[in-house]
Amino acid sequence: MVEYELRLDMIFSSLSDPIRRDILQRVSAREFSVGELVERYEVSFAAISKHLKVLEKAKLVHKRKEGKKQMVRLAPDALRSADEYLEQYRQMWQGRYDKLDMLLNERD
Amino acid sequence: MVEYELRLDMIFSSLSDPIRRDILQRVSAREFSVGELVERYEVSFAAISKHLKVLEKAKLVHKRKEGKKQMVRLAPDALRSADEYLEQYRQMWQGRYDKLDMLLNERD
DNA sequence: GTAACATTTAACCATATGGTTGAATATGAA
DNA sequence: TTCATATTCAACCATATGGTTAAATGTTAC
Repeated sequence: MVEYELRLDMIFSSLSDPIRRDILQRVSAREFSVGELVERYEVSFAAISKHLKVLEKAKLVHKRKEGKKQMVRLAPDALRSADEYLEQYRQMWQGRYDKLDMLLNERD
Repeated sequence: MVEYELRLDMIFSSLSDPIRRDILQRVSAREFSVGELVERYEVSFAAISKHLKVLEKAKLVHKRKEGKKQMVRLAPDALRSADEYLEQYRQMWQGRYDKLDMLLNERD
């Protein structure tokens, strides 16, 4: 359970940075090499390499060697834990709409 | 759009701390005074006060004065933006199951 | 007004984070 | 082997974070 908590720490902390969120979005569409990603931001190669290490540690992305390149893609279970965490709160703001639906349907 | 990004930064960063997640859980059930929350953790009053400021800035909780106490509750739209952010990825891991469903149903 | 309670603010500390540059490593090409 | 390419690692820097204690600020009760 502590491990699950740690995992959530890492996932949410990963998501708190705009560059990392942007990387996730890109690699969710297709594989990118580290260099390809670097081109898209105005920070150094090393900075992106660090961001990728953070994402990897949180298991949000996976890296695969291909020759001298490293290909990055969204990890299979990426973001699922975060979503499951939010699940518990989802009904809190959806509940309101359900009640509204009920009220509207009462007219029938 | 930059503002939305900043908001996400703050929300996810808020969620990356276990104490703050725990506070959210508590105040989602009912209102708590700051002091009541402090009792539940082994850190100082000031530390909890800081955590609450972080949560307030991210608009995840709301504080209301009641005499000399400050009552804390989950903010109305709390966590909704985070959930909407994850929405875009949800189909990526749900899609797989939909496809599996289709395959299974093809036997009919 | 003074005391007691509830909370915040200030000053400080250690560690983490996000960035840099430059050297080191690994792979493929010549 | 040597060169070029792709990436990481190391050292460093500034700022942020999460914690502390102690003083300051409301707010109610006497």
